[in-house]
Amino acid sequence: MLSKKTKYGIKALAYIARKKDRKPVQASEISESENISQKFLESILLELRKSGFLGSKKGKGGGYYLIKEPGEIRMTAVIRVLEGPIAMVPCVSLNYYEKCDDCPDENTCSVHKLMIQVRDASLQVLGENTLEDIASLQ
Amino acid sequence: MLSKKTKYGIKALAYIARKKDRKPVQASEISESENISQKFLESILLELRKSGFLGSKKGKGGGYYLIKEPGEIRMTAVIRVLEGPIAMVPCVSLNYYEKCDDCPDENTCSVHKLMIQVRDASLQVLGENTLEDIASLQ
DNA sequence: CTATAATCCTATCGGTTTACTAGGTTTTAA
DNA sequence: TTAAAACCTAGTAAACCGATAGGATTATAG
Repeated sequence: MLSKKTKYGIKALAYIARKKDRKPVQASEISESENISQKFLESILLELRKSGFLGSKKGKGGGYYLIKEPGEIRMTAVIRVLEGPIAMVPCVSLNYYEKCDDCPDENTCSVHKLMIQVRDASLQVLGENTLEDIASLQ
Repeated sequence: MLSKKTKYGIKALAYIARKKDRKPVQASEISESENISQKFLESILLELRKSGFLGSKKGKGGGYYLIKEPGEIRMTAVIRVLEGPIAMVPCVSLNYYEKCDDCPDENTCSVHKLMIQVRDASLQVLGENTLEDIASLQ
């Protein structure tokens, strides 16, 4: 299950991407438009800034803006930052690998084999979709 | 993330499927062989029985056995019973659909569009893999 | 210079879920 | 009759989630 944090984060990025001009967008505006608790959204936007997706401007007229072009932001990157691993099991994760303590041999593990396939299928989809793709309406 | 429950459940089913004869397999045997807490495993096997994957025999010499052929058990079915929805968001779930309360229109939702693609990719993999496929070693 | 609007930061909190554990009851084969 | 197995109910510690609270900091406008 995707956490609300990730869901809201993606929606916020898409909202910002949809604006033609590169003027900073305020958290309050996104919050209202997308029906997201403002305080919660603030913390998410902050995280997206710290991880290099957004820039910010403080004070009156400030807000958040994209640092890269929407077409250059792959959804794999967004989800890894907000949600964590894309794999359903740590032992098949490329970026967050962890060995299972119960499993003596990954090569003969039935779950492992299956989850590698699921991971690759998800990576394919999330890797070929950019923020530009999902931000465009309909 | 896949819960331990689902992971253990799949491992147990694969273990039982690997046995040629159809004699009941005891929870204790699976528990030892797969390094799973016995009591926890018992509750999982019970659930698999109640949902129609396993039969059981009580008393001495009892245990659990497959009701269908391993080749007829799709991994979609197993995961839906143990884990719940395959979709990452309820609003794109086929079997556990729920509307998002924040989202006025699914057709223009960026997350929705993306998650449908992820769901379909996962369904494809999990639907074409049966218990027979994943139980066979290497 | 001051008021205001915005980001930024830290802490907390109630609720839910997870992964077990405990302690039995019931059934069956030997 | 004994032991081995499934079956059942309850509880529980820890983690995680989705916020909320309350401000500190910074920048702009007048």
